[in-house]
Amino acid sequence: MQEVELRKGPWLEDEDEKLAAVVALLGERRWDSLAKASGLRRSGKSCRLRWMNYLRPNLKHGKISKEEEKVIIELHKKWGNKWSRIAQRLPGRTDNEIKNYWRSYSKKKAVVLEKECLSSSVNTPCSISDESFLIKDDVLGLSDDASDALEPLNWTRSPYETRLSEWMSNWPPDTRKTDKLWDYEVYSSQWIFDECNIGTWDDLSLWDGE
DNA sequence: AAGTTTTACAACCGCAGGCAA
DNA sequence: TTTGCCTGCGGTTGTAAAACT
Repeated sequence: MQEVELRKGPWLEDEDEKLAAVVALLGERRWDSLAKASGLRRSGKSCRLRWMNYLRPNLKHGKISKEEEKVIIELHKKWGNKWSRIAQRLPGRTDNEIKNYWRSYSKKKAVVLEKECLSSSVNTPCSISDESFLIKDDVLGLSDDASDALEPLNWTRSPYETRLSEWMSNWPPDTRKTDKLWDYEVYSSQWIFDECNIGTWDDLSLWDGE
């Protein structure tokens, strides 16, 4: 029998609707079977990803808040690139979202930090004290077993509603940096934190102008 | 105003682990 | 014990939109 060629690329609205309907019917499992049953020319893997990262109820879209930012930074320092684990601590956020956030924002801020550190290194470089900026484990929900999960918040809006209202109303401020002299890849954020003895991004009040 | 560069994020890919047959 | 399928994870890519020159 001839294999149906699978579609790739961005999802269409009617595909989303079909997928949501089939997931409601069959549940979040057996994605290959589910993909076939839906009539979508998508792989099970693609269906799962679309559902988990975009269509799933209770997902929070839009800008990462200051509090979420703090949690991401602290947990990344603890666990490294364990995005799914970090995502468990941020109800409504997906691992993909956090991963993307880290990549874009950390690089951007690393550049700013690097400049600040170098420019002030003659005297007392980035002399921000340490512990007062660190988030305590109990705040992060890390009191004992790191594997315990937080209860998700009750987000009741539909994915489309959430996306349109939150996402569009929360466009990030202009934080663009275009200085090509700095090599984004070389100066990782962790290196900056370590070198400057800084707890979190907030320490430098970089976003106060928002 | 047009062309170029950068950013943000959705989506894909490959791999590893779990599990049932 | 082995094998194959399914799922989840982390890295990477593609691209539309925004910002810049």
